[in-house]
Amino acid sequence: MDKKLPTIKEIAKRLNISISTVSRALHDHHSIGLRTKMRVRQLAEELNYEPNKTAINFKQGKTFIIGVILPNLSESFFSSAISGIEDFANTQNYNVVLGQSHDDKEREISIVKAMKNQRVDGMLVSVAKNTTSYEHFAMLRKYNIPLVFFDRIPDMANINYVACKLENGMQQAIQYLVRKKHKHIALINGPETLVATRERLDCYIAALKNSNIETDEKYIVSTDLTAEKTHEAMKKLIALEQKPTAIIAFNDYVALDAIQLAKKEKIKINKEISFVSFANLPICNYMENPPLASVEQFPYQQGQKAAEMLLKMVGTRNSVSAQETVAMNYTIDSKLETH
Amino acid sequence: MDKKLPTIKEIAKRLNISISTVSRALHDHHSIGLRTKMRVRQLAEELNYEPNKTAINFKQGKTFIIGVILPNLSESFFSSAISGIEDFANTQNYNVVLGQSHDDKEREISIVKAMKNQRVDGMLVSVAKNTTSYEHFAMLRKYNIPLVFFDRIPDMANINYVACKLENGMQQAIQYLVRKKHKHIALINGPETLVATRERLDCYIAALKNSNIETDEKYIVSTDLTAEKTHEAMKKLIALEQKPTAIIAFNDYVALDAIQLAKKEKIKINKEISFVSFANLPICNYMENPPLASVEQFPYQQGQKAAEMLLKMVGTRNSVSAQETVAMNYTIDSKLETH
DNA sequence: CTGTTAGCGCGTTCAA
DNA sequence: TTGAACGCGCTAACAG
Repeated sequence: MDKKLPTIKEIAKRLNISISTVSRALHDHHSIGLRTKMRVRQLAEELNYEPNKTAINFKQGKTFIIGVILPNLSESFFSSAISGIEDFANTQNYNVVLGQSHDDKEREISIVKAMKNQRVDGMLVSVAKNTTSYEHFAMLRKYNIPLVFFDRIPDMANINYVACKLENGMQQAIQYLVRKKHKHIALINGPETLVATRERLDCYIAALKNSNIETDEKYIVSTDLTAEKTHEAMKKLIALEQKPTAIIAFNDYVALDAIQLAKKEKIKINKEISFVSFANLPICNYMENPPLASVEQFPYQQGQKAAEMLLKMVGTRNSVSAQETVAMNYTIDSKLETH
Repeated sequence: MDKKLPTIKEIAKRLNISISTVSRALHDHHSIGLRTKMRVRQLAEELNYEPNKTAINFKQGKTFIIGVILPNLSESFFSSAISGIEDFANTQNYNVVLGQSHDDKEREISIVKAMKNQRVDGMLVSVAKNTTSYEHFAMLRKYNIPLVFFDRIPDMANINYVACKLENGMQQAIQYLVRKKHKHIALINGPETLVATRERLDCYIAALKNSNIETDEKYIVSTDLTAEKTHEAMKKLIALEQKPTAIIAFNDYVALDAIQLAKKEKIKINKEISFVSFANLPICNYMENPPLASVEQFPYQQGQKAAEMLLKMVGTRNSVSAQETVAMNYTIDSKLETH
């Protein structure tokens, strides 16, 4: 049975000095004599003293925990993102607790509430794909809990977010395809609730225009990201009299599902129809017929940046400036990477 | 600017009763009059009172945080495992903080120390593949921090762990192959530092014996799990005059790397050489030539069970019984699943 | 049934 | 340069 962990009180008693002296010595306070400072530090070392985190949290009214809510850890995009978040948070002595919404709005709401009650110092969110109202996030303002969105950004005014701008990547993708003589380039887009969906559409249209290709409505289909709906979308495309010769998919999973269906229909992948997508899954290396190229969105960096932004807000949480700050955002440029 | 969050003190003042009465009312203490209880609860509701977690943590000397250390979130096995851990932990109002060792022993050590200083209430660990000494774990006993290992179990005495027994799965795998008339079944095993490696070897030998096949040393090769070494191991196998007709790989990643090399060597996958592996990656669905079958190891369940075991220990941390408890372990049976 | 009190470990006044 | 004392929010032991 081991004794309790040492406290500053313990150290004070042994050294016959006051508790506050010990506290100050450990904090390198300027008004402490070198001699006492050394004595304190040495004893602390010997006893393996470690400040009691819970006491400090309590005293400071902070938990040093940030909550991260994202759809699904099993998507490698998000597991990279959370690595970035944690790596940055740890450098600032913050911990991260995770909540997976599994793309379910109700779950997302209850996670937000639970985290609020946990008194997390801030939250980082990538919204569920079917979340369309945002009161649960708006509520956090009342509690003065800083909030930064990343990647999956809701359509709310006045929010802080980090995202990856698709413009570059999409331009590069279209140019890449055009260089390969493709003229009929389709888009399998995501659910309308996501900002990412509108962004893809806008960039797609802009990029086509840029290459002097006319946009054709029938080459634009969409999926809710389930394999089923993706298959349906794909069927629409291959039913066209003039099939597309290239397809840009909302992300790699959509691309894989689309490819799966195409194969079933005996279409030669990247011969009859070429694929380009977003995200760059590592598994593509192992595939027979991966998309030709993918637009990299730098999840790790997004995570890092989002954590940085959030912790900056946490730091100034109670100052006036925090209240007056306008919404911040940071965007990273995407980039096409061929396989 | 919003006011401070309400406290029980605030409620007490407004109701002109004592703080402890409020506390008890909120905790449904039996000795509180129904009337006061109702009044308290209603006001608490109105004020949106939420107990201050940091104060409770402090008071109880607990953080309600468990630390989870695992090699890599990007392996789907571990992301499933952590989902299981979190789901269980959350039901008990515990939070989870994550540390990725990236299979690096030094990182693992520093994470353990950081978590110890964070005063986590317990730790769940899946050890890094090159960790061969275990002082950093042994140390936790001194601090009375409960520890449960899962999946990647170190070779230490007297530990608590959850693992998946491979016996069944391996038997099923060999039988499956034997039914398909395979006689030359090779094993690409993992690094010797892992208990899992020895277990696979033992089960492999036992299962072969069971099917009246003689073990042949030259069919047993190993890799450190990098693609490179796996390729080397694979080369050894296909250089044999009597090539194996079936290969059991340490896990799916090893299988994929082995398959990759085999393809490069123009070997027809699952024709000339059939593959069976462990883990059951979801991506196998998208592959042209996935392993024929995989031994499922139930990561989610392992995670859940490990969390359950840990929290049981946390609960009895300071009681005598906890000190006397012998090492616990729990094993789940693996199961072969064909693709 | 309810109130009073003490104290968890620490940082931070205010005094000396 | 140091110490004494207080309080953060909550629980629990003790006292009515």
